Amino acid sequence: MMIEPSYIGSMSRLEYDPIDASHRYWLAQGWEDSADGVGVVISLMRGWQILLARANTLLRPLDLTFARYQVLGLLRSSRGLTLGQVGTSLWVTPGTVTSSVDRLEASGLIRRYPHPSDGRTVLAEITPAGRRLFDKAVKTLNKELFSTLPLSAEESTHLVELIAKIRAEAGDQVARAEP
Amino acid sequence: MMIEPSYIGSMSRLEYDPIDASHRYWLAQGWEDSADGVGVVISLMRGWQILLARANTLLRPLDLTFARYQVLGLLRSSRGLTLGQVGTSLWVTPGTVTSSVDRLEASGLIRRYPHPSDGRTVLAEITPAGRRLFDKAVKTLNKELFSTLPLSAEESTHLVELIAKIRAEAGDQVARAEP
DNA sequence: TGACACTATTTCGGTGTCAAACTAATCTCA
DNA sequence: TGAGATTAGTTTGACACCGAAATAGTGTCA
Repeated sequence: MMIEPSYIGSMSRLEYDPIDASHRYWLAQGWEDSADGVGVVISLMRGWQILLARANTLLRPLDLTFARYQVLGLLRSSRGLTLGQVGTSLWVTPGTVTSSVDRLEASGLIRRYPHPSDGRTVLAEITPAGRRLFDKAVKTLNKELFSTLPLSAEESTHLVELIAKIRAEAGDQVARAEP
Repeated sequence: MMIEPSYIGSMSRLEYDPIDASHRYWLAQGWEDSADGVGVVISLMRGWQILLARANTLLRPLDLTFARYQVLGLLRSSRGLTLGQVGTSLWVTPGTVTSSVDRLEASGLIRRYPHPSDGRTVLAEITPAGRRLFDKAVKTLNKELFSTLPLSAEESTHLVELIAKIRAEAGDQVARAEP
């Protein structure tokens, strides 16, 4: 299951670790208070980049992206949501929701319908085709991505908790770690 | 130093934790092998989104983005790099480098110059204006972002190491944890 | 030495994302 | 009850990014 990592392409493979290099550079500059933070920020960026690239590679044959897969999944497990709820749940702005929903609707995977009592609000629900595609997509991602991360259960939990501290400080509602 | 988190805007604040909700949903579906992975992937996405938004908010007054700040920083601490080296060091594709370099060059912060012996290669170096701006930018980010993460030194190291496992499996060159 | 493979960069088309401006509907309360 | 505030969604403009194709220079080896 070797998937070609984020970007290699024509470029020569990197022979050093940019994250470690930044950390050392920060220390060398006398920025001790910030060196750890730099490492965290770049690590998070790179980790996410790797996982996103892998997800998108796996979803491409299904004509999906991770962003649209997420919208589809949200609607798959609910009976109609407002576009505002979609944006809130996925942490994206209203404009982003509009364009994702536009594309999914154009593909026939979801449909918009008006809110029965509030003329401002637009609801979206998944179509049968969308349900079928999502089920195929989630099966692929489960098999090829989510279940293959090189982290133990304890490590995964720990990683989620560390990031939860950052999220909490930023104002996210964060669930207490499960027992 | 409360910075408005990633996106709240007009939408009501979320009263549940989407990461925890996904994890529970995966378990409820009987996808135990993938539930932890889902949590890790979404956590990484959200953590990065929060930090990127904060960096970009801090850099906006300087007319910089985090992406361009990174290119500038790379050139700040070197005497000329090929565009290929820039892309490799920042894990982005050649086309992305071209457009970042275009913008930075248009702002007078860096300049391109030809490779002395290889006609295919383009080099880039920072200008005095670029050096001044980067120094201002890094001072801001150090003070307002990198040194303010809610993680202890041990937690930061641990987070970096956990993500390093993901990176290593993806083929990244990863430095051994410092002693 | 010349065809062919390889390498570095640019160009192009498509997505996802945000911020800000805009439109339309609903709510509030004086 | 009606003006002004608020809320939901859309539109627009800008950016970062990828993947694939195109361009141009370099290397290789039969």
